[in-house]
Order: sequence, then C-alpha cells, then structure tokens
Amino acid sequence: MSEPGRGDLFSPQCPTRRLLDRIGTKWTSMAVKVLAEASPDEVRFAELQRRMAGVSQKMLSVTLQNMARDGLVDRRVEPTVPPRVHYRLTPLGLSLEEPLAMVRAWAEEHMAEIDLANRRSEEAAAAG
Amino acid sequence: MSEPGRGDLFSPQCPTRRLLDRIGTKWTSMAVKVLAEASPDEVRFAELQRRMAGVSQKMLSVTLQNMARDGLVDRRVEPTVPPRVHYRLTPLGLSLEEPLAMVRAWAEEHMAEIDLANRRSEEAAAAG
DNA sequence: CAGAATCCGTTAAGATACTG
DNA sequence: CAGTATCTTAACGGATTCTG
Repeated sequence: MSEPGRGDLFSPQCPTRRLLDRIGTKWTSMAVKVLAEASPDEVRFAELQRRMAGVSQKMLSVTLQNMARDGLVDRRVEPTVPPRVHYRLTPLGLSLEEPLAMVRAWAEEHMAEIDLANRRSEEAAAAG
Repeated sequence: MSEPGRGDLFSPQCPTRRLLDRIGTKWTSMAVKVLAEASPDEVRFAELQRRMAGVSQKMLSVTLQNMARDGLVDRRVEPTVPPRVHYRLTPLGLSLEEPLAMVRAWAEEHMAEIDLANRRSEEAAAAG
C-alpha cells in the first residue's frame, strides 16, 4: 500500500492536484511573482493592481483573499482615512516562487514548440 | 522596453499563462507523470486509464488529444481488431516533467501548511 | 477615496451516458 | 477507443453598492 504520491495522486485530496487548482487560477501565479519581486517589502493594493495590468479590482481582491486564507500572503491594514491595505508574501508564499519560476522558465523556453506543434496539427487536419 | 516575461506576462499570449492553462487542467499533469514513469516505453490507452484512477474514458481521450496536438505525446495506432492505441511522451513532453516534478515536490512538502492556514482562517472567522 | 462585498451574466471544464 | 449531447459547477469579469 501507500506508494507515496501514487495511489493518492489521483484523489481530489492529492496535494499536487490541489496546488495546481490554486496556481492554475488566472492571477495567483502572477501575484506571487510581483510580490516576490518586491519581497520582503510590502506592496499596496493599488500598486499591485498597477503592476498586474489587466486585473480588475474585484479579481485582485478575490485572489488576495484566497492567498491570505492559504497563508501565502500577510495582509496589513493601515488605519487611515481612507484605509490603505498592504500585502506581503509569507515565507510559505515566497517558497512557492521557486517552483513557479521553474514553470515560467520552461514556458518561455518551450511554448514556441507547442505553438509549432499546434500549427502542424492544423495543417495535418486541413490536409487530411 | 520588453522586460521579458514582464510586460507581456499579463496578456493572454503570455507563455506562462498559457502553460498554466494546460497543466492546470485536471488530468494533464497526471498523464505526464504516468507517461514519464514509463518512458521511453509506450503505454496503451487502457493501461493509462488503469494507472490514472478516476479518469473517465472521455476525459482521458480529450486530454491525450490535446497533448498530442501540443506535441507532448506521440500516438501510435496498431491496426488490429479492435485497434490498440499506444502513447509515449515526446522529448518535449518529457522535458515538461522536470518543472512538474518541482511543483509536485513543493505540494507534497507544503500543502499541509496551506491546510493549517485554512483551518486557522476558519477559526478566526468563527471567532470574529 | 480605497478596497471589500454582492448581484448577475458569460464561458468553459468536467462528468455522465449514449452512440459509432 | 473515439465522438456526441447534455448537465452541473465554478472561474471570470462587469457593474454596482457599502464601509470607514
């Protein structure tokens, strides 16, 4: 029994499956990258949104809430008027940047090959 | 201009975004793992399904089609009755196993911390 | 005014069942 | 084994509203 990472790799409780469900969401890996670049400094919500072009206020809010719930970021509210909210990667969140950097490196190195394969598949489909 | 992987990291054409869209699908990373373990040998469709407990025939078929289109797997049909279809990772697909292994390693090492953070968040919400 | 919360519509992954 | 049809669920995003 219990080949580790084998038998339970296929259940919904599989840690890899659950991690991919998180970093597979649209803005999480991007937030990790931006926050890691600023680490260990904090980044304000508005600044985060500025550095993550295309993210809406709502989606950034949701993403950061999920990351805070997961213990990936710390959230600090400055009791001013209006309030300013600052975010910073936890050590756990910072450690996640490592595998994410590997994924990014592979993507930048190899996605062109995937594109090429897709074009060839289209041609083959058109010819066939 | 052109900080590589920065400005265009936020467009839908961002290679990292597009890679995550692929390995974020439920069965792709699992298929890479199983096929990598067998590499360089081929694996039959039925054998793949057996080793990927929980995957339906359709989802495995769709997953393998997408991977073949992306050039991650080679597909070989044995002209028997009934036909037997064999799959094998391409060098490209095999290279993807490396960053995926990093992701798996992080997940197995740290997902428990994420679970702990979630429990604490629940408690804090219940108390607050 | 910053940022969170809510309503709502769109889109697509995924599962199930059935057909070829 | 592959393809089709239908259903459910959830991510995503827009627009709006609420709070200090």
